[in-house]
This record gives sequence, C-alpha cells and structure tokens, in this order.
Amino acid sequence: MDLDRLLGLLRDTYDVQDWWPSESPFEVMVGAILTQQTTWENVAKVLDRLRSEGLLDVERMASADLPMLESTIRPAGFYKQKAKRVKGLATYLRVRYTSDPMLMLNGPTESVRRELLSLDGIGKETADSILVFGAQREKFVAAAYSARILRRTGVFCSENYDEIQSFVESNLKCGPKGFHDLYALIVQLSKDTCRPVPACARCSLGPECKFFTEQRRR
DNA sequence: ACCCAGGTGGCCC
DNA sequence: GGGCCACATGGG
Repeated sequence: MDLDRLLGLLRDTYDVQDWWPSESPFEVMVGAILTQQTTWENVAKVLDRLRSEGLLDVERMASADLPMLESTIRPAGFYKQKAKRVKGLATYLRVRYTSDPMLMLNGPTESVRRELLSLDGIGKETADSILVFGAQREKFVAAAYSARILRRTGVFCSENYDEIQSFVESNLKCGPKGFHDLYALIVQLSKDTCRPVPACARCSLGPECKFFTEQRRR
C-alpha cells in the first residue's frame, strides 16, 4: 500500500465535500480550538450558540464577557481553557491586525504556521488544521488518526508528528487538495466503525517496529 | 463504571 | 528529547 493508492481507495468510499463546514476563516480557527479532544457534534452545537450570540466575529469575541463565554462553550469540554484561548486569539488578531484580522492568514505558509504556533492553545495539529481548512494551504495534518491509519495500512509507521507530516508531504504525488482530502478522509474512516480499515500489512521496519506484533483489525 | 473524543501546555527527568 | 498529568463535557 502506498499513499496515492490509499487516497484513491478512500476517495472511492467517502466524500470530502463540506467535511469542515464554516462561514469564515475565523470560524475555522475557533472550531479548531474547540474540537481539541472533543467530538465535532458538540463543537457544532457550541458554534451555533456562538453564532446566535454574534460571537463568531473577531471584534465581538475579543470583547466578550469571559464567564458568559465559558458557559456558552461548556458543552465542548475544557470550557475554561477554551474560552480563554478563543478570546485570547480574537484579542491578538484585533490588536496585531487592526485593519483586517484575517490578514494573519496571508503570507508564506511556514511563517503563518509559526505565528499560529506562538499563540496559546494552538499546537501543531490545530495550526495545520487552520492552514488547511481555513486558509487552503497544502499541509498534512499528522494527527493521531493519521498515524494510526498510516500504520495499520502499512504505509508508514511512526508516532512522531514531524516525521509523519514530512513523509506524507514529500511522498504523496497526488495534486492539489491531496493533503486536505487525505486527512479529511482518514478521520471519516476512523470514525466509521461499520467499515474496516483497508487491508493491513506490517510496515517496512519489520521487527524493529514497536507495533510489529500488533494484530490486524478485522 | 468504565472508555474515548478531529490536543495543548506545564512540569519533570 | 520523551513521559505524565490536568483540563471537562457528552455519548457509547
């Protein structure tokens, strides 16, 4: 199994259209923070609540009442952290990019990525999700699901984020949207308990691999 | 009564 | 650099 074949199989089975629905890049940023360690169903509920309160807006979010924000975010879990981080993000965008907060997503991908990573609550996975789904950049999100599927399909075996990301980014030949689609499809496959993971093979590391003895899943 | 979810940051060694 | 831990609600 190689990357392009995996992507092809997944595209035959799942649809990437509107996998990450949003009305603005800022909504993607907020959603990316809210969805950390949380199901999208709960995040969608919170996004709706934020929207109805007019808070999916940099200016309004930045000046939102924190306790109020916390109670709105509660169903998404880790609500105190997330409220502080989302408000912190909005505040940063407002002061750093006064004319247009979304200018932050302009410029070279790697420099936007570094700036995202400097913010509280935005790590590699969240930064890459924002780049891919909020700013249409070519980046692969090397999340836990990605590591798991690539390992079980025998494509690549590693738990290291940077290693997995650079492997995919330098080996997937498929054109534009390849990284975007691959990640979206991997998550759908992971959550779809009714369908088996595509045929599994041990990775090329052989007995050196710490997962070598893992049994194949159905 | 467990376990997991579209992670991150802090602290320790 | 890795290994633990807190953060928290909701659903199986």
